[in-house]
Amino acid sequence: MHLPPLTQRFVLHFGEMGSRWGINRTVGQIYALLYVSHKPMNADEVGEALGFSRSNVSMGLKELQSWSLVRLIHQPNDRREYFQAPEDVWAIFRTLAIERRKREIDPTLSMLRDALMEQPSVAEDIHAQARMKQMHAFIELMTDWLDDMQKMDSATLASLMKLGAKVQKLLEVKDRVKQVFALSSSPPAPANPDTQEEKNGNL
Amino acid sequence: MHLPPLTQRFVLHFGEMGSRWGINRTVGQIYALLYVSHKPMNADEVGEALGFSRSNVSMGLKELQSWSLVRLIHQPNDRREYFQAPEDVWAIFRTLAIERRKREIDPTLSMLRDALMEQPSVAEDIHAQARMKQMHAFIELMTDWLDDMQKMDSATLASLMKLGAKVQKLLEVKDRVKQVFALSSSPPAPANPDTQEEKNGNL
DNA sequence: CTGAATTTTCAGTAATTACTGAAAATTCAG
DNA sequence: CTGAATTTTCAGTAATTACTGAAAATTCAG
Repeated sequence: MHLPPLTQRFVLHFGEMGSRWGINRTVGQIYALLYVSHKPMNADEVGEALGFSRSNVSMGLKELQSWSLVRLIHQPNDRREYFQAPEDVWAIFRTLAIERRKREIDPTLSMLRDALMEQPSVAEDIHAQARMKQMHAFIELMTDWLDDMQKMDSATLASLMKLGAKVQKLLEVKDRVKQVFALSSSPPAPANPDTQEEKNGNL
Repeated sequence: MHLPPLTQRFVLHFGEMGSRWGINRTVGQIYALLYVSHKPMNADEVGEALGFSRSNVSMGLKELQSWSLVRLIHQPNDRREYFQAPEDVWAIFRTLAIERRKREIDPTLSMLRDALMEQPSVAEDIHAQARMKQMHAFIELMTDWLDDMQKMDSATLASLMKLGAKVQKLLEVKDRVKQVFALSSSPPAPANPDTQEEKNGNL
């Protein structure tokens, strides 16, 4: 492996962290290399830079493609396949959220749904089912919310995140406003109907 | 393994998913069993129910304790250690978020911080460092926000999540209100100072 | 303090996962 | 269509991780 010092540190770190993130060393290093690379790389270049066999690189790239974390492109007058990692960190995060959900959450959600439709046959299973119900409700709340967040553009999400815990204040104001309207027998026409379309009973 | 049908399905599923979640089959099954169990269990009961050796159960429980996912308790007149999984799914999620962050995010954040302090020595590293800067900024934004969310109580969080994408509307209203205040030369005294303490320049 | 009950450690082995090199398959310029 | 360039597959092996049983360590009732 002969990489410039900062790149090497980054690559080695991702290799080591790989196991905690559920990918192997090879895949972690390949992704890290492509992430910091200023130009797309082909499999031979990757293998050369990291000291992996050609076949190992091929498998690693295949896995990264299955995660949609690298993109395959072609250079003019070059038959080889080049790979690059998408640049936008927000987009990368979205991709990761979608893929992890598909692999790590959805199967559990569907198992839970199935189990909740059964009729428990013994006392222990009655309690077990109640616990599954709690877990199911929680996961569903989380994933539905994540879906909603995914719909927002990066700038809006960034604003929201920078707002942080202060969003709580906004919630309180909202509830107060709602209460005032509920008390007055004839609420005034809203200035901008856009901000009023929220369905009640949802909070 | 002799478990009631629903419990068995749940336990086997967690065992299989374990590898995707970065834990092994044993640990996944032990946690699942404790999660649905109506009573705390000791190591022998766990091993008996799942067909694992006593030593394997011991290691699995140790790992679950290191994740703070199970709690050790004692029964009166019984020397053996009993284990139970906390009940509140919100609390479980918080625990998981804290632990995963500690293991999977913080080391990367600190590596990035170190790398950003270096002076790149070659052209490639200049670009690599710029990419690391983007990643660092993003991760920091996310973790700071998660910290803020952790401070809120479960009920508030649930409200926020049920609100979903409609929070965007609230943001827009907020910005509009702020603009109005900025335009008027002498803003009226706020009805409730509590909702106005937000520092500007943060959004 | 003693020793039975209980938990943990650890060396050895089983099972799984990662990796390589060679061969097969695919792609595409000519 | 041909064959060189390129990628993928796959059997074999290396490395890692999971698991067991026995022994060591710890705990605590008496």
